[in-house]
Amino acid sequence: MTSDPIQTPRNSYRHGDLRGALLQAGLDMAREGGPDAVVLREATRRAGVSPNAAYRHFADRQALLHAVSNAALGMVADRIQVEVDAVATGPDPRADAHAQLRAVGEGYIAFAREDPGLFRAAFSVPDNLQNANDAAKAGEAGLTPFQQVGRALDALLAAGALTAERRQNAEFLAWSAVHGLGMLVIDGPLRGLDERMIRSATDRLLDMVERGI
Amino acid sequence: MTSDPIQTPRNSYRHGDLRGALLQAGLDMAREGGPDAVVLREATRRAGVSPNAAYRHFADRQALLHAVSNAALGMVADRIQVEVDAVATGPDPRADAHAQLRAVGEGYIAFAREDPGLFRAAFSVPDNLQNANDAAKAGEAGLTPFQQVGRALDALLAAGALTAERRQNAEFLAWSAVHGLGMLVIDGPLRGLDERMIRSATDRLLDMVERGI
DNA sequence: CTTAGAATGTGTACACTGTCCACAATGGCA
DNA sequence: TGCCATTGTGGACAGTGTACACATTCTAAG
Repeated sequence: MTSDPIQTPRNSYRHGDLRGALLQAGLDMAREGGPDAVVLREATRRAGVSPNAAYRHFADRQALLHAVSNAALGMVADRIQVEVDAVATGPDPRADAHAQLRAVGEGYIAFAREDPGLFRAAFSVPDNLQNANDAAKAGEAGLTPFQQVGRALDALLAAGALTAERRQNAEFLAWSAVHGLGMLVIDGPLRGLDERMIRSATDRLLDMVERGI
Repeated sequence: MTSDPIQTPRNSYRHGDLRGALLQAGLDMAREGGPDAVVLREATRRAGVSPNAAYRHFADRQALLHAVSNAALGMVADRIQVEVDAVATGPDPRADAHAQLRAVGEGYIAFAREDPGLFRAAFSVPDNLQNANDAAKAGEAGLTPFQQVGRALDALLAAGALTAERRQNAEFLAWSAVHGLGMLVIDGPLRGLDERMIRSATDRLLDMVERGI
């Protein structure tokens, strides 16, 4: 397969939105091959532009990868939001809060399974707590995945399902569990397990989080 | 720093143990730069041999990386074993079993923190359940990390601290939690947290596993 | 002990990558 | 209108993985 989307040859010297085009190309490449597959030159090729043009918008390959990572995290947030929004709220705020936290986990794992390449790309760039709430990593709702977990935990606290002490830094625990499962499912020992096994593992993992947080 | 270990220029045409030398070089590179830093040509350079010589021992770069990954997993196993062996056994087999499981987690996290590059390399190669017990991934005690978790869980079962039903596939849960924490600590949002924070997160995570498994 | 052939290492070559530098086209603003 | 900051181009270089043909050495069969 050649690298040729329908891409009109561009009639003006300027591209118009090269940065966006490169990012999109990067996302496409990451989707099919993970972080290692995002290649600067190939991105410029897909954008119909010379290799060096990329350097007007990204300091280097790593910077492009970083942008891809951020965008992918935004997609994770969107996928999570789908699950969260689908939660039917009932009369019991406690149950609602639990369901919300589970939904976050479900969305996270769903994204990892549906788009393993993007998932790996999302976490291929070293990060830290300061940047975890960077708006560039947010989904359409304006929240980063990390913040979504936080919201769900806040809801648990508000519903009285969690003491203030346990609430403290609980995102680390929930996040670790779900992130670990995601990694193991896409290219760890759990890879290739059938749907049923993975569903079961996910359910039990979320049980563990609920019970153990 | 140039790439020049004391490496005698080798007087015979044959190397003697080129495969081993390449693997060692790969491990060295992985240690300082993670999986992406393991470069075929550089490995041959360090072994004092021409680039193509590597192909007599590894099908391609990926094969070398795979070998590095396996060896690194063996080191994880060794690090875990140190913690497990350090557990003082008491009169209560139940408490002992719990302590053993915690030790596995502690060792895992310790390795990730002490050797993040090797840790990342260890999990950079797609794997699956069939291979999780491959002897090539085992440490000196002959167990792979995955098997070590299994042993600890078996001990919990034997001590009556876990029902047979809960024991089933419990490695997935424990592994996910610990693996996730490891990843987040070395280059996720938890990166750069101070010693105390990480200790606390580890302790609470292991609490969660004990309680929630 | 010789010698054929299997193992192992070398040399040359190619396509591809990231990135640097000097130059060209363009668009907006004084 | 004309200047100049922005954005894209062209050419170049070092470094990478890997293929192919060739050289050296070890080993085992006669």
